[in-house]
Amino acid sequence: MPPKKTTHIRREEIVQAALQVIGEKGVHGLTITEIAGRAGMSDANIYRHFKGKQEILQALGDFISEAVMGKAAGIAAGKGTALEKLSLIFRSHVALIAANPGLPRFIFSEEIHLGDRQLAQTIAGKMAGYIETLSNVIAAGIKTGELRSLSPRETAITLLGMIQFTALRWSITCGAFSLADEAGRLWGNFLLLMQTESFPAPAPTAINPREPV
Amino acid sequence: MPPKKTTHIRREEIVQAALQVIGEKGVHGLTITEIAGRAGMSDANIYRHFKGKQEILQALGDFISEAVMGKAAGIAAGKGTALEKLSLIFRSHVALIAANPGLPRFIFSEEIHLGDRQLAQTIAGKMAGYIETLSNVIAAGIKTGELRSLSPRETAITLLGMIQFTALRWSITCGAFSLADEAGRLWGNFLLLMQTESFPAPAPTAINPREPV
DNA sequence: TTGTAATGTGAATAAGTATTCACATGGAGA
DNA sequence: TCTCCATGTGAATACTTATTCACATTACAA
Repeated sequence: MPPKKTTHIRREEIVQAALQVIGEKGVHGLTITEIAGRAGMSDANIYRHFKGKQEILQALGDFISEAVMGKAAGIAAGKGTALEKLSLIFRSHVALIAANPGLPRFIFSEEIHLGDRQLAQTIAGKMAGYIETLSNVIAAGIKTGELRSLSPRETAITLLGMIQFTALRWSITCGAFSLADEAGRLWGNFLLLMQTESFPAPAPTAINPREPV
Repeated sequence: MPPKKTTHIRREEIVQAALQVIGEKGVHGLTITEIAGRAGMSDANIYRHFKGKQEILQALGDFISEAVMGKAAGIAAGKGTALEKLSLIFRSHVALIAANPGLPRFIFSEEIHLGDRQLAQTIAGKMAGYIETLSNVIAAGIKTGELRSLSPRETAITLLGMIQFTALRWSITCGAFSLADEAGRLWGNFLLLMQTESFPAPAPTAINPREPV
């Protein structure tokens, strides 16, 4: 009865459905039945396009990694000062999380960490690449005098930690506060921490005046 | 055949066994059979001391909250400069995680976030209290001139984010790096970020020269 | 038009897990 | 010593979930 689609399209639909399910019910609530219902197909049909649940998680891991870290790499490679790039990466990441609550859930999930060693290593690798990307931007900012003389790698980790911890609190409180507002406050303070005092910079409150989502 | 114990002792044994199981197999691998095996009793006996699995998770949440945040509150209320207190809280937290890998797993776990609304709120509340405790120490440090003039709450969140993100990377890489070393590097850099430049302070590398665990 | 391979489905299957139950036993107090 | 109740257990029970299978049906190529 339902129209047929190529397996390429079906795979995308299934991955998106899985991401939505995780956003609402967590990785724990990510059952084949739930995915199939969300994607509008039968349970059995899932197995026409994926070998099993594990493969869906791998595809989802690739998608998420690409969405977050690919974006950051693009910004880092583009035009602008180090501070502009960092601000943009930060806001993009937060906006992505706000739009896809399943994203931090997936990253935090131990079902991923422990369930599939290969997937865990893939994600860890992408994460390391993300840290490296940020480190390079920070190092460049230090060179130009925009940023204080601090350790690029550790500062990058601190920045990402800020995002992750906020996502965690947002997740555990079921979205009880505005992610964008909280991120804006954190960014303003982090600017104070990072910036050289002599360098001319916009007022912290003007950096992120509106909701990114 | 096995000796009988009071339910008070059994409850503690069960909670500790659960924490160990989570450390090794995650919250996902936390089955009644696994807990019972670890605690040296039959599955059915678990139900003599806890109403169900949910109640075990609640008790575990209380234990973890008390271990982490109680310790921090004690340090904050004690003697010492703001920086000394912050350093001590930071190191204690990291040491606790290193000794109990189940701790971050539990906090990150969506089974907790989504599975039991009341437990999630309890943890969120304790977390807010932790942030407040740190904020007060930081505010005091700013007053004495130890710390730069930054936002206490956001700085506290940044500090905790540093710990959480490091715990996450440590967890996802299955302990591929030394948690204490990494924490030491992060703390050294964070000192540079926080400290007033004029204030006399020990060299960053001397702050955390040895493994806390 | 017609054959065929990809796509789709409802109904089993198999495995794991929380929980309950009928029955045993140890130990503290009468 | 004897009784009683908290503590302890193996064996069911009920439920969820991933996966498979035999059987349609659609779309496309010849």
